[in-house]
Amino acid sequence: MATNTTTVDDTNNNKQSSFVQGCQSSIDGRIGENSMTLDIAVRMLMMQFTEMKLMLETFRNDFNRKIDTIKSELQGKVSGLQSDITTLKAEYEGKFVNQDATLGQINHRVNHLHLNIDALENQKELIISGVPFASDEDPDALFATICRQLECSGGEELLTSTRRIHVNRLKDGDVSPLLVEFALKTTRDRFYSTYLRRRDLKLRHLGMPSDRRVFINENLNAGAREVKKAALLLKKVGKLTSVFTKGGIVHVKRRLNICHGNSQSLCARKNSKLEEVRAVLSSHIVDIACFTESWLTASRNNRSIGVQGYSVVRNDRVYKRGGGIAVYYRDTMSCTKIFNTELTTESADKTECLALEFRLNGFKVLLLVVYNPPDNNCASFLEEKLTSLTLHYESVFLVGDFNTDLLQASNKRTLLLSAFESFSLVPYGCEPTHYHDTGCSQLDLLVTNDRDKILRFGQVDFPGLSQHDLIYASLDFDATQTPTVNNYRDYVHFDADALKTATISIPWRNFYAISDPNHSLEFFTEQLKIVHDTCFPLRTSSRRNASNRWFTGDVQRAILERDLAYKDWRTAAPDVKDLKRHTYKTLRNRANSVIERAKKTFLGGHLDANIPSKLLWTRVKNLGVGKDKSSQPCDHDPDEVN
DNA sequence: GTAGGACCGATGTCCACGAC
DNA sequence: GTCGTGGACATCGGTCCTAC
Repeated sequence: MATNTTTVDDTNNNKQSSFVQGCQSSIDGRIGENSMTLDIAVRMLMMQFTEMKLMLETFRNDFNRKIDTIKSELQGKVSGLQSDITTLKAEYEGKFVNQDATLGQINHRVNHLHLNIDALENQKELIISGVPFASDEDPDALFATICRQLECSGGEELLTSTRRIHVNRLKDGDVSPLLVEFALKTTRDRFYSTYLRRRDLKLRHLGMPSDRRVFINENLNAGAREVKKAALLLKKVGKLTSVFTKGGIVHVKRRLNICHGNSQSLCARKNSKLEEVRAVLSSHIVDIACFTESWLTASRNNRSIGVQGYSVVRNDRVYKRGGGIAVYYRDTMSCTKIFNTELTTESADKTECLALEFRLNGFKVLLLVVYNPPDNNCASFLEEKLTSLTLHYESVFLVGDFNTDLLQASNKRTLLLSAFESFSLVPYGCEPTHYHDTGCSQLDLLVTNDRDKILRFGQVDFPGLSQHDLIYASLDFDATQTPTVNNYRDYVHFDADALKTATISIPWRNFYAISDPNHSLEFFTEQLKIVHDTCFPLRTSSRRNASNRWFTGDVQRAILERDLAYKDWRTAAPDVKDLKRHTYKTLRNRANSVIERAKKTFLGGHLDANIPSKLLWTRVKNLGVGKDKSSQPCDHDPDEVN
């Protein structure tokens, strides 16, 4: 098929053929006209070819130059496009995250409203469980009997109906719940609170030959039922102390969990140790985590050692390296620092102590975190401090590394136990807490004067932290926490036009028409409040845990292998102890290098120089680098602002 | 005495900046 | 645009220090 397309080669060939044809005709003409010799003709031809060669080379160079120019232009355009794509990707990544968050909030509100509506529908009902079905039963009479047993006013006044929920498939003896519908919510509440006060309703009270209990509960909606079911499972495994419902909402109570570990430098291995601590705190229910030998210095601010959801209070050693105490506690808890040892050159190598007051269930509880350096006797220090501090507290707890082996008789041990005894303090546990290649010792202690409050005590190895075991205890204090919700108004992203329109829409004519200045002020503030609420609505943000994206599967596997090897070493028979220790150390070093590599890989991508600078700096700030905004003092006088 | 971690100095690399 | 310079920073190896 004929085409109009002319390629570079075609053009080249055409030029060459016309040029050769021209030369040929010229030579033929000259031979014919002037009878020139063959020699001259050949020489002329050579000259013509040389010229042609030069022209071809020039042409080739031009051609290559053009190709290079086009190539570099294309490369520039491709780089520009790549950069645009990266920017767009980063921009939309942020937008999608925002949209997801907004959508999540809306879903949450819708679900919440849905549950509230359900709860409203059920608020006049109660469920009676544990009563066997009888084909000839009269549910209303049954309820009247229950009312009499609970010494409530006549059932007839209270309810509108009583019925079995699953009546169709029931046969005699089946235990099926009864649904009681009351006329008024207040009457239901009165009946229910009477039941809760007694809680001793049995089948025998209803004229049945059994001592099995009869339970009365609120009629929950499907969502609340699921929540209650899950909560009861947690109660069964000991993670919750009680589960109850009030107004259709499931409430739970949980014990307070506290732990202590000797960290031997909390930020060692370029913060990898701290990351392991963070991972443990986020995956376990720990309310107060105490660490001795934190080795922290003033160069580390609280933000760089922070853990999501926790506040930290610390007592760094300043006169030399080592030592130090750091306590992480849930930021929903109320904590006051009562005392801390001044770690100066004068107090070098003396006992370090941090005393904190927690308000738990209305009680003031004293927690003393102690680090006693080796070769120091802390008994006299503790006696002095406990004398001045314990008077104001009913419950006192001491945790820490006392560097006094309770498993080995010594003068130091006798003095320490004597000091404890004089304050009715009892140390918990009898297992070694520190393992080394030549043996083990019980150095880390939990001591209290309120034994009844300790529901559970134990210890667990934590090779990622140190060769000290982590000791922990569940205390009989309610540590139930409400989810942290932050309310805020967005004064940065707002619709300026809407603000202008809303301000203009204020009926200023009415304002000027008011003669009383007090009424004018009231009108003015009221209108401003409306504009404020409309243009800067109150938003809610739930805090989310920042995911630790370098904590990959490989890292977790390496840590798991290390931990298993550590357990192996600890429980190994004497003849293979050295071998097991060597294996553990190899796996420990491997875990460290895997962590380091994973961090490098993650941070390499996370802080790529090609990402937009705004996103880059946000990520840098999220890593805890830079000034802590919250700690910056406000120079403005509040009166002046008002 | 040993293990583990901090500290310190030497060295190399990268990058911003200015001169040409 | 290229080159030189200086500062900041990372890395490495040795040493010191602390805890046990």
